[in-house]
Amino acid sequence: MAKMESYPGQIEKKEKIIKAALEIFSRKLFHQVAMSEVAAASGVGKGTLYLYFESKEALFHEVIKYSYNTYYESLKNCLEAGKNARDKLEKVMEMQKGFMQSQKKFVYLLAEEKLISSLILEEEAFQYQQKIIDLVCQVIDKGIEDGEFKSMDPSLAAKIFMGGVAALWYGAYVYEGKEYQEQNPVDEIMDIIYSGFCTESEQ
Amino acid sequence: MAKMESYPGQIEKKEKIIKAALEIFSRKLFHQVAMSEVAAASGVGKGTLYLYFESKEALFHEVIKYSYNTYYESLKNCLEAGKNARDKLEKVMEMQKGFMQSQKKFVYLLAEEKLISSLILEEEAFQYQQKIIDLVCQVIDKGIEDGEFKSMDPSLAAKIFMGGVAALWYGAYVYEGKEYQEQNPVDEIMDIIYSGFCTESEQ
Amino acid sequence: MAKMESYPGQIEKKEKIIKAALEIFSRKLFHQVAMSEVAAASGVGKGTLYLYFESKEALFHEVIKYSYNTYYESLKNCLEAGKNARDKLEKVMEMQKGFMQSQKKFVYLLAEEKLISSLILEEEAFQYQQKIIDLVCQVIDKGIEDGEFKSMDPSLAAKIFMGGVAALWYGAYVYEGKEYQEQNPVDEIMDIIYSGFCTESEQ
Amino acid sequence: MAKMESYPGQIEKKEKIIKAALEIFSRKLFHQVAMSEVAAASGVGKGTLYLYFESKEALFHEVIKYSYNTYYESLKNCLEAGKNARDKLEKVMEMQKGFMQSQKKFVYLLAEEKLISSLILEEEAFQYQQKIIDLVCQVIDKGIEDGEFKSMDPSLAAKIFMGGVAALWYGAYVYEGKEYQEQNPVDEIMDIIYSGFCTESEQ
DNA sequence: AATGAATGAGCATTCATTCAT
DNA sequence: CATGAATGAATGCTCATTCAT
Repeated sequence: MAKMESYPGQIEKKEKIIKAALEIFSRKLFHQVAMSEVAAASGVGKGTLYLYFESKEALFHEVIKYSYNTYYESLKNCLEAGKNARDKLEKVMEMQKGFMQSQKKFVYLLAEEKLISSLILEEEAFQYQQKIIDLVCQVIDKGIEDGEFKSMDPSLAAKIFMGGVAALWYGAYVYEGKEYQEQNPVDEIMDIIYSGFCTESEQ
Repeated sequence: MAKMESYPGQIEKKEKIIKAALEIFSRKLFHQVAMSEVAAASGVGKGTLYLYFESKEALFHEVIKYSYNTYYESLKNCLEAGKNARDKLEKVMEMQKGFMQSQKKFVYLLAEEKLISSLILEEEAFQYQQKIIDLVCQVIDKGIEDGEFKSMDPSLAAKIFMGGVAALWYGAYVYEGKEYQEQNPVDEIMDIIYSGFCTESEQ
Repeated sequence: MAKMESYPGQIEKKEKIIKAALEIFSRKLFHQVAMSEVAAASGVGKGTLYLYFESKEALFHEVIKYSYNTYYESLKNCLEAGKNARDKLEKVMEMQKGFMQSQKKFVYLLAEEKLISSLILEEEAFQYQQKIIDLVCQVIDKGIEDGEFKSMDPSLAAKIFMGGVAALWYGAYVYEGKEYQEQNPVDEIMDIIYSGFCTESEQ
Repeated sequence: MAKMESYPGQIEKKEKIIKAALEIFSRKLFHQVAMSEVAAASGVGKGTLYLYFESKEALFHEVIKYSYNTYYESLKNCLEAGKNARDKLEKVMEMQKGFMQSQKKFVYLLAEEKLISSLILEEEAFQYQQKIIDLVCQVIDKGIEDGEFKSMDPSLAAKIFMGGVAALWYGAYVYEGKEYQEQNPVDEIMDIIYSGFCTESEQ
């Protein structure tokens, strides 16, 4: 850990490797990715990988971390940019739509990562997810405080929101090209989430 | 020629294998599972596996199919049992809560399956997902017709609902034991989905 | 050995298996032939093979024996049919030409058999070869006695004759269809063997 | 991509492997040889084999090629060394006698190679054989031109000669130690081939 | 006697990791 | 620091053989 601290200019090499690895890990399962492939794609020798990462699993671990951070930053930007709670959530939806198209890799990684509990310390994965939910949670909380949202468990709402949205773009990804996805209009989705399923009269 | 005939009267053995495999594939990644392990867990010889399944991938494929069917049946039962649309959806939520606890394996499988598009014909995977969404979609459609739900795109709503719900139990699974999950009270969740995020006054 | 003596009507089954096996062993290497394949081709169950033959190697052994005998009989017929020594040898050549076309399998078997010294007792293989050479040897010996052939080591001559002839049809087989083989005119070949390479004047 | 580059300066290792493999392939059938055995005999790791050869079949293929080349060179040397046609052929006979004793492996390989048409491109095998026959053919042709040999089809004569000779040493090998082989006196054999079977008076 | 479902030993091949250069 | 040749553990799959029916 403390070993490979930070020769300037070495950080870039490490990042170069991570980026190349991300690209590859995103298209294949962990066990289908060969270290030699990562080395080739990074433009370094196979042995070099082991100067920067203790093992294949460690490399994968760092790729996950990197992806989470990237995602987290995007999310934060969205939430900061929005004028009010609803606007913030809408921006998140838009972001994910784009994210899924440009960074589909991430989707894969997240899905697989969930499976590799022996690779990435569960604790850590938990914290990443938690951080993401927390961010949304705060926004919702604020929305409630401001009277924009009704009173509800903000954590629950955050999960439902993120899950619902994820389902839309996840599906859109998986069956990529097969159909619609454009027909997932943010307005309509937002309306469903915002005012719920019930008829107004029933409220 | 007709090598993989599925010996008559041996269906139980085939199912026995599938069930043992499900158990194992759910705890590890595809490539971490050894056929010898599946054989041992099934109580059959290694060679026997190949009497019933052409290859490891074929076995995995059948496990997925089996899981989808199991899930599909559960879902259908829930939706048939419910008195009205809202009740049906609530039953689905309850079911998933239980499903996630008894059949967590399925969660894993689905996640991985998405990644192994070369293993399970994409087309087929698409159809399974579609069938599930369709089932929920029909219920929501009926709900709209009956004036129970407001007018909205039922397919969109179905995806949001399933995604939101999935996020809840998915999370609950992944961080298993770590916390709450009991704190995901169906009532509260249903309320959020049912009447949305917004304050009533805003409607 | 003495175990499976001879139920009438069982001999045919044994022979049926040997013939089917011959056909298959002739087209593939020993290890590429599956017992199940032999069983299917023989029209018997896999287990049945083991009632008649102790093992795959034993079966192969018997196939070799059968082939040698078939060949030996053909050879004997030729040699008996010929009017004089030269005529007898010519008949052998004709026979082999035909043999090679109809029974190419035998060629394969002989070649492989040489390699499987652990399968067929060397001693036995030696005796088969010896019997064949002896047959030719006797004819040559008689030819010498009758003044038809010059005085020479009949065994040596037999080997040269059989080898030379074998080379012709062996090649013809291996490159089958690729070229000539018809251009191997018995007359011409016989002339070379009969009067040798040298110019007459040199004699 | 260019995976099988044949590392520079590693040609010796490649040859070392080929030689060890030759030794082993000569004593057993292709399918009885384990790659681990070849590795052990070569003094390299199992994985290393695959750095130099794409597969077991590819290795076998190269062993055959190597053997043919070795044989071909020996043959060429004999033919170049002889003073005249007859002398050249005698030298070939001597060579094969020795070859068979020191390189008996080759015999095995050739026999098996004929059987594995799927392993070594038939076309290639054909060319090797052809090259060998051609070499002898040329010598015979020259012998005819020079009036040393009578007028005859040189290709036919070459095949008969090579076949006859092969039969002598082939047999000698197979029943190795069992008897004679010394009794195959070059002079006597040559006499038979040279002046043929017939009595001089008959000419 | 005849069968064929079940078995497990056996083997080719891959790939993460090391270490000599 | 960087490399990539060498390694051997690990695993999917085949097939001769057995044995319960």
